[in-house]
Amino acid sequence: MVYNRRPNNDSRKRFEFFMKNTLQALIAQAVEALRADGTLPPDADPAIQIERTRDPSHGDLACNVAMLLAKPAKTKPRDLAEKIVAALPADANVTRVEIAGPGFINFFLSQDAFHAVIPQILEAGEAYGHSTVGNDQRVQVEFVSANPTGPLHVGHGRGAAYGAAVADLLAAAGFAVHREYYVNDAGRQMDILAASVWLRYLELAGEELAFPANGYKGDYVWDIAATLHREHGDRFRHPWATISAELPADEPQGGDKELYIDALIARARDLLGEDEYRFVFDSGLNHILDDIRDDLAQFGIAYEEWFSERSLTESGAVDKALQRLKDSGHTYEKEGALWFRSADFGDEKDRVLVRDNGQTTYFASDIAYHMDKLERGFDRVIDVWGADHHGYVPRVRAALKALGDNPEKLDVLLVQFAILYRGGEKLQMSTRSGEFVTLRQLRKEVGSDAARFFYVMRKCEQHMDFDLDLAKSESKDNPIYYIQYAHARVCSALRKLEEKGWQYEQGKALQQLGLLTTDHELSLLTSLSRYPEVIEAAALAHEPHQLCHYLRELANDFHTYYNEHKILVDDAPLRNARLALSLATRQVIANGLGLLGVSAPESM
RNA sequence: GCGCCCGUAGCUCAGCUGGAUAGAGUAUCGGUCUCCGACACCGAAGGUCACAGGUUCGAAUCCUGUCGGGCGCGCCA
Repeated sequence: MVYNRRPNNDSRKRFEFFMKNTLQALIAQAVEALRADGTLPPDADPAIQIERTRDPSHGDLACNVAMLLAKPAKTKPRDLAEKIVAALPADANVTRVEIAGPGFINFFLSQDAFHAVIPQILEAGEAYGHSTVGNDQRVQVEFVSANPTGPLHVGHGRGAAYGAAVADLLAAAGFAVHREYYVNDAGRQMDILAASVWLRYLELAGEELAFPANGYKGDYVWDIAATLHREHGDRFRHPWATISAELPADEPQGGDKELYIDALIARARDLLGEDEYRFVFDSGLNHILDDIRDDLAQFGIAYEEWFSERSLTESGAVDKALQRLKDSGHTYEKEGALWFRSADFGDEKDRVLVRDNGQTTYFASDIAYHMDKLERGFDRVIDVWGADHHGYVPRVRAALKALGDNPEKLDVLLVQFAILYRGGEKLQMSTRSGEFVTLRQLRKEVGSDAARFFYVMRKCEQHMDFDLDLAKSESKDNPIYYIQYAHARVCSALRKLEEKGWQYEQGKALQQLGLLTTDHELSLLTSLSRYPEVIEAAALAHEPHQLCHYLRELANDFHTYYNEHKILVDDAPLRNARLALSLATRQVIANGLGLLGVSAPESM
């Protein structure tokens, strides 16, 4: 991905729509003048906001400063607006200033002010829309982090698409982004996977046995077991009679499936020995992790780091975190377990760090992990979690507080599940039965582009209906198709240009931008100039859906324009100007889709 | 029961740190190809912003309460 490549510092900032800054400066001068003559009190120093108007009759840009200052000035907003306008210095790009509504100051801009965006885009290329607001702050974005106990399913897919888009947006906004996957390669769930693999292996080796109720029953477990059996024969084989001797009853026999699987794991460790057990364990872990890596890579997602939970135990980081909590007096022992006084730091209740059997909990590792993140010097840490984990947020914050770290550095972004629909019917999904729609299956069905786009089209905390038929459809109903088609249309026009034996001459084209005067052209130019603002807003708010909506609107502006005006006209200067506008549009669409991990095809 | 998230057009969703007449898409109805890909464009119609109060120049947006939906409340991860 190209989005970590940063353009030159000196060339970045100016891609923002310069008129906003210009008007801000003009208003500031006017306010200063009114302070000097006593119209405004000396301490009047408002945040001057310039916003884009929704209605063209309100001009191009508007300022609400008169309404903000009306009270301190003890003047009616409209009267104050008049005085501000009277004190406003002239500017060549501003053709008209009006006062409207409750006291808005509306600015009408010259066409030249809009044309300027074309050379900006064409010169900046892939970097158009990048900014420096992030100021090279180091941000770590942790996302997906699914347990490697099975393939990624469609729930993980949304977190993947969302996390990747947020990371890429932040990079474009000038943050130094570190993408990370936290690999839960320790803990009970992984032991259950290891036991499941081992039992399937034993079945392949010829043992007749009862598979545990709580084991992983997916077909991929058979695959792992088959590899193990093929490569190692009977190396890990033990008679089922020996294994099952004196184990507690499993659920179907009226026992507790949790107790049973734990006893089975203990038996496996005992019979295999720690090294051989670890071998079986790792064969499962590595197989699934490879699958996840491959799956995400094909989904266009790359990480800077895959962080191992086990490494936290092995490096002593977990012990260190526990020791710090103990030393600071935030723990106590009860019923043989070590508890953290998280309720003292905003959590609902206290939490266990070390179980009475001596094992540390997942929470203990997670404290160590977050401590490690902050020790690595990140200015901000973002966790993307499934919304069903929201109850977990207060305890992690509590731990950071107790450790004396700043919990404000942590943002937890919760992603709701997506519900898939096909043929108007809701697809049932259940991880329990081992029958679920995997991310792989989804990608295969609708393609990576549509999946990436659909996943981030909605606000992350919004429940989402994912319409598979729509994602596959090849028409304007499908937003991804619609946007990509706008890009392809420009490419098509360029091919046509070549067929006609004409050439696009950019140097000349940029001299002819004054010929772009129609409403459609100006509105397209306005949309193009908004792009950097959209990227900045979407990045800071962690809301890629803003970019999705923008791209659809931009595509609409282009299609409308394209339908209404011929690009490849005989008049060469006009043709060049229109091609320049089209190429700028193509660039912005490609940039925007790129940030979302979606391709921009030249034809489709 | 407690906590978090959500409630905007028939449906799926936007609505920028409170700002001007609440917007798109889709569905419905009606237009547009001798012309760069109609894989497209245009128009019409469609809303008590769940409900009730409050804050102020101004509230879909902020606060409180009620109703409705989702999720979470393990010595699981």
